[in-house]
Amino acid sequence: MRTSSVECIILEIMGQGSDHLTAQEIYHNLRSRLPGVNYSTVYRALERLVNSGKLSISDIGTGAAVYERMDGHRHHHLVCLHCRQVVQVGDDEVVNFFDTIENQHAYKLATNHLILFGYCQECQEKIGKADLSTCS
Amino acid sequence: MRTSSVECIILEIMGQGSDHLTAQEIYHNLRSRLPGVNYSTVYRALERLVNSGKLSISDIGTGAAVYERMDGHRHHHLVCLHCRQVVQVGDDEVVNFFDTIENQHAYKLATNHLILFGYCQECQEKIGKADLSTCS
DNA sequence: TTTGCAAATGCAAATATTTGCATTATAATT
DNA sequence: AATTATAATGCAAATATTTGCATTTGCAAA
Repeated sequence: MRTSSVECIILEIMGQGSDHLTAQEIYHNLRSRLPGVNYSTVYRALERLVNSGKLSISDIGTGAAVYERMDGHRHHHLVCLHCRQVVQVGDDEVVNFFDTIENQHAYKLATNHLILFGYCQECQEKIGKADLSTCS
Repeated sequence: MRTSSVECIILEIMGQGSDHLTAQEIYHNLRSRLPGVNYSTVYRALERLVNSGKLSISDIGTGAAVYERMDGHRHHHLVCLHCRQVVQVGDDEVVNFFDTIENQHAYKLATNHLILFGYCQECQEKIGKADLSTCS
């Protein structure tokens, strides 16, 4: 691994977390500073950043994957399949579960950004429980 | 919703669970029975089957998403980022966590097939803990 | 400073997935 | 049985993502 200019600028662009950006958004932003940069270079830099834990990647059901800066405070999300609203879940609600899985399976988990799909309270009431379908 | 021949045949193809098939594998299998069927028809039928809980869809990091038949016994997976081995996790190890999240956030979860990435015991020893990176 | 390896990049093509729109067909209603 | 509304399908194009291969470049060793 070597210092990659693309990686560095991506991290600057993504700031200190909280924003979900698509590869395309990152690409366009990047090109204003590094005009000639190639799409596959961006995807590969993103992959390295995800693998080293500096970014998370998630499919929140919007067609394109979204990336987010990891700032040390792991967090997770609930995504409503009906209204598409995204809610944050603190790591404290997840850490015990992860610990149990790690112990039970002698695994070291790397997932740092869990996405759970479901229905928020409002939408449950709106559509009636009969219609609530399950999903991956 | 109406009985779709494509959906029915897909369910037959996928049997009673346990196999992870890509859209492409399903598509090729399907074409031997329904020669003219279109790729986007397959994707849309798969989407409906996932939404109605008959299939699960997961990205286990192999480039293409994989689908699996849901047979009533929810289960989940651990995927080793190093050797790519996939381990099954019973729903009993997950159900408490899901319940807590549902209560805490007044949510009705629909996710029925959780994928957690990490490192299996063998690979942890093989590569040494220093190199273990985190990932989405 | 030069040399050489491996990582990063660019480019083009392959692959994967989604979407808009026109057409077809199923099932309920008349 | 004919009519109708709407779900399912086909088709083509747009979009998203990955990959192979050639080239460039940063970093470390000589």
